[in-house]
Amino acid sequence: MTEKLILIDGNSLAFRAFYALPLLSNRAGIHTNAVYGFTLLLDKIIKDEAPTHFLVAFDAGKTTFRHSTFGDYKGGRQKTPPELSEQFPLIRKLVDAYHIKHYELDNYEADDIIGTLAREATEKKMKTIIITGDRDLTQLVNDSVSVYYTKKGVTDIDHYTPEFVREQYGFGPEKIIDLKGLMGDKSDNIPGVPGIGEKTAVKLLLEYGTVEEVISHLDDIKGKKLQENLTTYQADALMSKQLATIEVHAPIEIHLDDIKLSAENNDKKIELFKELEFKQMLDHMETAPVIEQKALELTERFEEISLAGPTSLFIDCFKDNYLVNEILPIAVTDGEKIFVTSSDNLQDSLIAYLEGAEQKNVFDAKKTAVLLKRLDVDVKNIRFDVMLASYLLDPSKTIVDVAETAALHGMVIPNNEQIFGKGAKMAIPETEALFDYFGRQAMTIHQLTDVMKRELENNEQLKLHDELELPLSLVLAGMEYRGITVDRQALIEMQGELKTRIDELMNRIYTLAGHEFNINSPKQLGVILFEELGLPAAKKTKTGYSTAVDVLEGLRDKHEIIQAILDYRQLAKLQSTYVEGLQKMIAEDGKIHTRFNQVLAQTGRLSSVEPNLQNIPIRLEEGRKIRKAFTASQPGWVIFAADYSQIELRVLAHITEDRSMMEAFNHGIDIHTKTAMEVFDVEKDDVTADMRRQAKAVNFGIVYGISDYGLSQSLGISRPAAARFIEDYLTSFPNVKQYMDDIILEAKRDGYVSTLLNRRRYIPDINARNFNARGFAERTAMNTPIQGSAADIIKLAMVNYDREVQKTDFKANLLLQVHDELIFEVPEEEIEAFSLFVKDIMEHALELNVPLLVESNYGQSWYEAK
DNA sequence: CGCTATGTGG
DNA sequence: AGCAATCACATAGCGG
Repeated sequence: MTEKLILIDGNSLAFRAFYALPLLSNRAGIHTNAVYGFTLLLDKIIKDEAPTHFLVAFDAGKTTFRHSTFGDYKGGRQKTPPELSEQFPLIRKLVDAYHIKHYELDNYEADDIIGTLAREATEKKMKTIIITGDRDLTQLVNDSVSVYYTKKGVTDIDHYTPEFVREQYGFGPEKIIDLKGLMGDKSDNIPGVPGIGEKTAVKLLLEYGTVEEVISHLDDIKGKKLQENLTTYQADALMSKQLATIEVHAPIEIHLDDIKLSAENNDKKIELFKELEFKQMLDHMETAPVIEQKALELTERFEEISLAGPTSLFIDCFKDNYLVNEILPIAVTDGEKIFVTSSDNLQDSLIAYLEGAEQKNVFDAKKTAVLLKRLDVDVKNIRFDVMLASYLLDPSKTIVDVAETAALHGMVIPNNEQIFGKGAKMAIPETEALFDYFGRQAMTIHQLTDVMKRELENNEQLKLHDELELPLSLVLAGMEYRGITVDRQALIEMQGELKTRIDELMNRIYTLAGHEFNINSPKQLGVILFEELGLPAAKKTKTGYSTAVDVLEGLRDKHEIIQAILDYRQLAKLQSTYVEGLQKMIAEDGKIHTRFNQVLAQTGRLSSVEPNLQNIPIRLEEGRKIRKAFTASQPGWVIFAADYSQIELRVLAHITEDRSMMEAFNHGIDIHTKTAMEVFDVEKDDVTADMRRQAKAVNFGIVYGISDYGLSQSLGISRPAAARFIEDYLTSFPNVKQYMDDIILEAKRDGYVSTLLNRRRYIPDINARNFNARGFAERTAMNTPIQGSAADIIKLAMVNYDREVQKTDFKANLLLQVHDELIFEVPEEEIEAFSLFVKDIMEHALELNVPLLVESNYGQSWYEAK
């Protein structure tokens, strides 16, 4: 392994961390923000750089050898605030807890310790990274030493390499001391030469090379004042250079061999984090114990696998789409031995196991169930899904593969990309490597299961896994596998009609523009509109003019071409994304099989891919017609859609117990009208259509967590006006205001917010100094319990539906979920009973303080089910 | 292949 | 002062 040394300037980074974070303190009243920032930094460095050697250097005391050269060295510095001073012992304790050495030396600064060790490392050609907040250390940069400077905050970092320095100044790092000699350094009270700043100093050094050379060419210097100053202050320049020079032969008593990092336990860290009340750090630590990897013991005889206890199962396919792609082997383990077999011609004993009562752990139950269905196996008794567990523990951890999830627990195993390659070069490896890989996957799942189950238990999320997400994944597997019938002929007809209209619009646009161009290129369109036609450009994007809808709408009256472009855009979108796009997705069975991603959306919602069937047009009639192509799979059956009415706002009413909001739902009053009544303080009959429209937009904002800016955009009003709206809203619904305040405090206290069924979302930015980041975090904290609880409820309804429908004679099939609605296909003769059945299940999935209301419709196609 | 701009839904 | 502004997915354009 290549060795890598990290040297940290402890004092400088403590200052940085202190000023970068708000003043936090623990219950004992000790301030902790600098310690916290330091922790974030250490974690980041260890994760990003994987060092083998590590030292944190501190300044020893007030005076150093530099003070004997210049008594006023570092004079005029502000006193360290006591809130920071009290944190230094804790920072040393923190460094100890990470099992990292720290060091200080009387009469020397941290810089000199760092310089000396960097020199030792350079001599051994050891790669070295110095991390600091002060620019002083740039002089130490060379081919094996880089200096990282923290920019804003603690973990935003600039990398200084020799090339980088040369790019900045035109000369290498060795001349930084000359630079300081001439220009001085305000923060260290190094005088330099009066009248010389960075610009002049760089110019002089580019010409003469060093301070000494500049002094020996005083007569050649152009500029009278400059020459005069250099002559008068030449001694100061030389002294300043000396002061700025870092000592690389300090008499340190700690050397490279003493600062090796070794794998140690986390006990001291946990203890300290408890004392400091770093809850989020603790969460991450305690939920992420390191797991030792088990050896691979592959067997060719399934009989050797013990089926008495829990087993783990891994099956996968080549590439993402498990509904169609080639199925790869299956691996089963009991935690000791591993059996791997090709998935064609499964032996009877294996099938019996898969369909039997044996308890199985998996990574991605949905994919597992679908792949096995394709092999004609009806898998039973999956009891744990490591992938779902990972998502529930922390939805922000992107789920890639088993390896990535295992890495969260310190296990390093080959990942998908290493085995299969990526992009066009993807390939299935030869059998032995493939079997080994599958064996490792199964064993890793087995090892992760115990740990992650305990983590879920600690979070009180085991029920959420066992009774909601895991059963749901099997319901979704059924939906994906079944698919929804799509009438290709209907799409072809639309395609022809659209083509004619698009061609007409295209020609009209060319005529109005005076020549042909690519209307689909925002770049070309921008040139036409804002240069050739001279229309006023309202908004810019990073790359040029914005031609987005809201911009074009503002120009509608300015030129005929605008309406034509808007119409063209609308139809072109329908044509390419839906009419043509959907046709490409129709499988041989005449159906579209979307896949639902159950572990992506941070709120707990599902998403849908290849194709996305959760964004089929509905708002505009033109687009809505696409839905005519979605039909039932057999004659005499219909499409039946059941949707929750205002589920998010009902959840909000439930959580806040706001009187007037609950009253609206309890008495069936239209919620937007009710909102308008409260916000505008008018009687029901005095609510105008426009007042209701505005109230609706505010409710929309509440549900989706948009900002005042977002609301101002959707209402076409000014931002202050939008902010006032939100304020009025919160005054009208005091409990909502109370909830919003409370949930932000909760996020600050716990580091996360929760839904009704204990789904979690961590809100790391809730204490951010950056206004935007914090604002966004706050809206996330407010919005996630609302949207997430709504997601919980419909998921619960799906699981309950699936369980209950099996006890009935209904032949209906659940086809799709679109966030607040479920789409079924149902034999016409059972519609009436089925409708009541579904309504009952959905409305009583969870009992709230307000009733849940489900509305439903049915018809020949999804279009008619409105 | 990856980024940008755009637009669809809830 | 200026930044950025709900999220997930898909398409087309465009440059490397």
